[in-house]
Amino acid sequence: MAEAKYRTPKGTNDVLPEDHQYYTYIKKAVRHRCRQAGFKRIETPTFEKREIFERGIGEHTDIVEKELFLVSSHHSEEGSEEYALRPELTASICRSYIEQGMKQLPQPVELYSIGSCFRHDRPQKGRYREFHQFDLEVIGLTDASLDAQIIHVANKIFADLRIRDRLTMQINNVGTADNRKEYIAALKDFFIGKERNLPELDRKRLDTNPIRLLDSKEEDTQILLKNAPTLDQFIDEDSKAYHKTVLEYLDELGAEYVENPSLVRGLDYYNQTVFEYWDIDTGGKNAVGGGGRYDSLIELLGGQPTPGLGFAGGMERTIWHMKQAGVQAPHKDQIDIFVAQLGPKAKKKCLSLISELRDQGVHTLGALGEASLKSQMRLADKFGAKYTLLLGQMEVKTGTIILRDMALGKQEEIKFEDAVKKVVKLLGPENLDTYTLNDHFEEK
RNA sequence: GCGAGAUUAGCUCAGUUGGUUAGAGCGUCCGGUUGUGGUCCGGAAGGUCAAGGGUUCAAACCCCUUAUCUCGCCCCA
Repeated sequence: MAEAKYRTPKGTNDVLPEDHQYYTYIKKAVRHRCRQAGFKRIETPTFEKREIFERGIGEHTDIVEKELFLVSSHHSEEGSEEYALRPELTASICRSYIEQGMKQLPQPVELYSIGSCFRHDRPQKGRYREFHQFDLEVIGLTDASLDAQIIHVANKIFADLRIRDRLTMQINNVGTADNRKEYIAALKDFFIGKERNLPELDRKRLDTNPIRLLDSKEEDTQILLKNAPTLDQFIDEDSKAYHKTVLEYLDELGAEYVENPSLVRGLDYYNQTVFEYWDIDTGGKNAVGGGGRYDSLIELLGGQPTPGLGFAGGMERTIWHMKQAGVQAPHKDQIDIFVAQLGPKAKKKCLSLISELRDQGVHTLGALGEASLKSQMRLADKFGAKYTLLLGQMEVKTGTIILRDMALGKQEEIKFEDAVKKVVKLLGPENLDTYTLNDHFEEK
């Protein structure tokens, strides 16, 4: 600590090898389920014109009002801070849909993306200034079956990661923008003359984001709300029918959900279906994922009116749940062979031996320093090598090498030329880490 | 952005009512007679006690400021 002059910026973390395995595993699960469902991967810039977020997400949302990471391009004297680091992925993908003319593609366009997002918030557990999301978008078509399907894919991903049973999927329909406008007006009317009974925080909310009062934790507010108009009363028949159909489709798919009439989301662009994945114990705090329909977003960003639907999951929060559930992320970082060496001639021969082993797909590590054999063996043990190949001056002379089984503690002397073949056979070809053309093209 | 609590070795933590050279376990490195790991034994390295200022003869310990982390609030991934 004292040595460390620099640290990670506030709210950011180094992802060390151990944790990185979780990220890789989650990405794998996401890719797998997305490909099955016909989604294609997209990557957009990490920053965009700030208006894209301001208009898309909503100027009076917390995300925009106080959490946007503005990028100041101080090299140009004017127009600095015209960009912002993305606080989520949806707005960027919609921008891309418009810019790249994806309306020419068969609709709906189904895309997924994995990447880091940024929010200038006070850090806490599961809340960081740089965090990672996996994100699915279905753009260009409205149909209740699409809503059900994207939820189903999200369910599958969480199930694959073995945390689905730690979560509940809360679902609601928030109607159309007009529905909500009317409702907000009615809600404000209702509270006229009652402001004095509201806690200060909620009095503010009445101005800025009245719909948020619904899930206020203040007891006084909740008592007042008992007689207040509910969103439900303002949702039009079409939306209600749509919601009913979504639920029917979810039932058909065997997807579990919890109907939550007070679920609203913090981003302005949502309409109709909204859903969130909550911790089964702690509820709405630190949602692991969420999404919904955004039929006006593309138009807001300057495109033709085009419906859309999305889901985003938080990687760090997913990892937290995996750890809580005791889920291990499998990895392929194990060391198969450790090569120990004594003497300059042996060392030289080891270089090509190591290289050859690696080319054959054997995870090989060598101690090429001048350490004692004891130290080298200790290293082999610490790295968990299955076998150690030992080449000393005597073996160089006789053209042999010692092969030691670390678990059994037994060793034998074999011909140097046979070493690679022998090791490959012992490990079994199915355990070798070789490239095939398919793997080569696989995204990382 | 608001409120509260923390910060001592790479990690997890001791450190008495302020009193000489700051402690443990784990980890790391090196050894325990010729070239062999895990266990065991021995040794070493590693700290301006988060940073800066103040009080005091004397500060890891008391006070102030800042930074970071954690927990609430707000909000969300």
